[in-house]
Amino acid sequence: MLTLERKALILETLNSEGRVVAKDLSQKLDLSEDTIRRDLRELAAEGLLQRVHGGALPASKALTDLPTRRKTAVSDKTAIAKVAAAMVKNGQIVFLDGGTTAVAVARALPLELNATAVTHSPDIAVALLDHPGIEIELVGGRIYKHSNVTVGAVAMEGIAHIRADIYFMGVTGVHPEQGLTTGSREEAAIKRSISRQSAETIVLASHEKLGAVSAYDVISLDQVDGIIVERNCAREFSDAMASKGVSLIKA
Amino acid sequence: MLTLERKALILETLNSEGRVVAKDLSQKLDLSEDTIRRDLRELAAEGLLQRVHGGALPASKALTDLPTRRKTAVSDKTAIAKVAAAMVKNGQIVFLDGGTTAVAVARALPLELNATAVTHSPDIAVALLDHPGIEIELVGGRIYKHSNVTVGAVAMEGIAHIRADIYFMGVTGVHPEQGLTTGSREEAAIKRSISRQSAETIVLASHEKLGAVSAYDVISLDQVDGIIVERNCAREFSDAMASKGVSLIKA
DNA sequence: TTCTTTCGTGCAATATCGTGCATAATCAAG
DNA sequence: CTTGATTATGCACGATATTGCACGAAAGAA
Repeated sequence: MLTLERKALILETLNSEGRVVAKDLSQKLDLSEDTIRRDLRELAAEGLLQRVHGGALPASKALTDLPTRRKTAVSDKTAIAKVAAAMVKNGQIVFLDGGTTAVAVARALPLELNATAVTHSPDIAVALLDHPGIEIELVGGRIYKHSNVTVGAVAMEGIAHIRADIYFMGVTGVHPEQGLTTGSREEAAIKRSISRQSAETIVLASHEKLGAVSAYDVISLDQVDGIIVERNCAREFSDAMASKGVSLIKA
Repeated sequence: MLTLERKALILETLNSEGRVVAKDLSQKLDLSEDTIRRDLRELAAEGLLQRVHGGALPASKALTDLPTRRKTAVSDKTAIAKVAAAMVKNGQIVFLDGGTTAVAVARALPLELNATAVTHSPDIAVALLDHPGIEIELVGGRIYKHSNVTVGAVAMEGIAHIRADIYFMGVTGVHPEQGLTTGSREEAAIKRSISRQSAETIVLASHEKLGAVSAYDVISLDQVDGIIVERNCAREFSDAMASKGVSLIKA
């Protein structure tokens, strides 16, 4: 990767996300943090951004309000996203669900990765657009507006013709007794279908999902191959899941 | 291989990929890196590209001005978009293809309208998300990243099962003699297919498209039912089209 | 406070660059 | 066809740029 290209990417990220973190950039670009820091220092010297401890902020202060709010919502999930992204290997076909956590996974995929991403979420497709090594396959169908994913017979049929290596599933509730649940019948059906077509099913469960139960069953706990939770996951929940034979992956 | 030919190839690669790397070029062309570097130096001396350590970038400035360009481009198209949006009646099925003009149409649809929008562009789907009365149907397939629309066999099949009342088609070139053209073979095929499935085909042509010709034919002028152009459309172009029996709709 | 993370600088290893020069290819005129 | 001139190409080598690591300083968090 060319230096100027990298700097342009940093500025672009800064524009779209409102801030950049040195460590994240070094992971994503597969470079040492020293190099990233050098870039940030040089960009700051040119007045193109404002250096802060840990990363950088836009040079102008005008736009900082909205992006920050949005960023905090997402940043809680970046730890889970990074662990998930690291599970994807070159050449694999990965299915990404809808939802903010899955978008975070999409953004966390290393730039040097070559893989195929299948998704029924337009948001995911857009998030992956400028990833050079990812081929994007979009599943068509009627858009379920509440979650912004495609559902219905057309989506089911589209999924039926795809086999993925790994599926990152987002759900509304993860409960030791009730299993995995979500808030819409159609989404539940889609998720079941995707899971059947995938060699591995990994659940992404940010803290507010733990112990929660929603209206519609998705699949039972013994059908998933892993659940990624935040590091500070409640001990009580962790033990309850362990007693069900489900081991959690802590981010 | 001739030197000039090689330089042309380098510039072409630079245009399509946004960058060139000296080592990659030397491997691809089976020449020493020295020769490539010489070429790059000479092209840089002519101002045709920007030399950087490791390769070269386009002569035009950084990517930072791209978002702004994109934004202004959209705002210029609102006049066309409003006229198009006003053509949609309650209960109709409308096909919107990719491109900034189509996004503008999506945004311009009256809030009280109830209709179904079919699209192969994730951008359009997202733009329509908070429109209460629009049912969104997304056509799946492989994402063609340059335009951010789905293409390929899957998309073609998805389109084959839908009949729309009206199709708003975006193109790269509208020419009195050459007809409608676009820059990618796959997109051209998709557009043809959509047009066949739609009762009416309306072309959205912002000023920079008028008189332009791109690489791939889409459909001939007598297959379209209307072309929406900006109000200040050149008289000369308007007359040339009229002599072909095509009447323009001025926004 | 103490501890952890991040920063900045110096330094060594590697990659890339530019120049000079020798060889090979191309071409025009005889 | 041959010859000489011009150009293109590859190689060598010193110069410069980039990167990662080490270590002490500084900033934040507990």
